[in-house]
Amino acid sequence: MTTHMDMDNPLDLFEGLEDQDKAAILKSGHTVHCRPGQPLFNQGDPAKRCFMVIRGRLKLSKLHEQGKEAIIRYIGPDETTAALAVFKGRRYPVTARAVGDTLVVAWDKATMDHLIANHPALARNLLHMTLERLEDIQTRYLELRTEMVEQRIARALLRIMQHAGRRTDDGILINLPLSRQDLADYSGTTLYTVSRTLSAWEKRGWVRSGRERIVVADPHALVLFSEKG
Amino acid sequence: MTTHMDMDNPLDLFEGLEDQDKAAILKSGHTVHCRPGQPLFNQGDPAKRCFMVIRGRLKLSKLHEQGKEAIIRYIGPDETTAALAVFKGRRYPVTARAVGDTLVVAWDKATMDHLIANHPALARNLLHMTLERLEDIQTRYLELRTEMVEQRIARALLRIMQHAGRRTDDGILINLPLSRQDLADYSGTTLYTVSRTLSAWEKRGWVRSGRERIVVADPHALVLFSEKG
DNA sequence: CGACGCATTGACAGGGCTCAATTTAAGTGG
DNA sequence: CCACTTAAATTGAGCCCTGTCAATGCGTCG
Repeated sequence: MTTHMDMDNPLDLFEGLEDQDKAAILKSGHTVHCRPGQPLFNQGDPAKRCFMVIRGRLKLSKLHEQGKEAIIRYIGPDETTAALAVFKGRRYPVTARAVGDTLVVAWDKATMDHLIANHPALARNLLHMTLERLEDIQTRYLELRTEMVEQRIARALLRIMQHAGRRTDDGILINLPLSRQDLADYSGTTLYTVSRTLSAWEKRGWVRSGRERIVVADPHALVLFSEKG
Repeated sequence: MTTHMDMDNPLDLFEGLEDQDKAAILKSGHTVHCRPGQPLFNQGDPAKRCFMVIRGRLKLSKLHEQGKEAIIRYIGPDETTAALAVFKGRRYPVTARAVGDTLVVAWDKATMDHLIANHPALARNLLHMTLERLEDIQTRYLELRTEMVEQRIARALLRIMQHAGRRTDDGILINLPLSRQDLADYSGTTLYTVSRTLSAWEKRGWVRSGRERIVVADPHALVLFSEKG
């Protein structure tokens, strides 16, 4: 795998801080345990706390009336969410739900203001992370407009793989419960099309998949396909 | 018109600064004049300068191979672009082209760093503007996924209207050269569909349109339509 | 073991893209 | 001011991708 270092910028909220500072900051928040599917916050609510994932994963999505859903991104260990909304005293622009069992640290606004005032690096990192996400969603916006469904599914799977993949003997396992519906919501299609597409890829030996479980057996083929159809 | 104050957050780069500071900052950059269609920077280039529009308008878009284009947003007077990319020493993630005759102020990275160091409000405003744009593109991403073409065209037209509309006797004039292709690139469809749609709306008396020129005669009807189809 | 939820597969239809042919309107230069 | 050029816009026809609906299969967990 070559794709790791360029996309998955390892910068997190604590980049450039001493370990002891990081430990103190973590201690200043309090931990929250989320069962699978449990919402942490809902879009439109006033943003009271921001979060960092310790273990597990959050799914950030935007909901449309009549139940359609677009997944904005997944938030894994050491990544934060809602930081900027809280800092700016906004409303949450998205909904966050736990995927599988998830442990997070939460800070309220007062604590956050205090932390940012005392650690200038935090503000800089916030800015950097936000820029990162802006560019990501802009790129996916273009792709949604431009590319065929199967290509988008391939890109979605590769993105999730880079974020949550784990090497195994069979290939790279997507290390989170990922249903056909989830992949559809992430790539902008329906669960039916995802199912058909995965079946086709399975016949070609590119992936092996089961219930909420996908293994990418041939990432290289998938990358080629995602780039030129 | 009611929609002006809630969407069009008037926060710009200089919010909270004294007029004299603003004048000094403007003087520290140098002005650039762009003819219609002229690119100011291209996506992928190293970000050397950031810009603020004085007069005219920039079109920010993302290009896909085989010539397809997605318009990310328009940048009007007093608005900035590329500030964050320059500050972070990134590459431009988008392409900027002048729409009509356009005058901008440009600052290079060294000047920017200096300005931000001396004016803390600038960094805060940057953060705020970026958050604004992140939420905008996320919303449009969801709409692109969820809504029918005509609804998206309506939303696109309304957004552009709020940004660049001018009251006239006939209704609200879109005060920039806006072709069917532009509107298509902004709403995620083709120029043919836009043309057909505008024709239909013209029959209903909602808009009047000509060559690169649109007047929204009945904004209220358009809003209703954009919200419930 | 039974039931619930996820996944698969087929059939079908329709929204909107593509392509092609005109029509209209804005410049441009003599 | 008019002929000419060029680019934008309009309109029609056809079709294909992909969403929708329905029925069935299957794996997991209580």
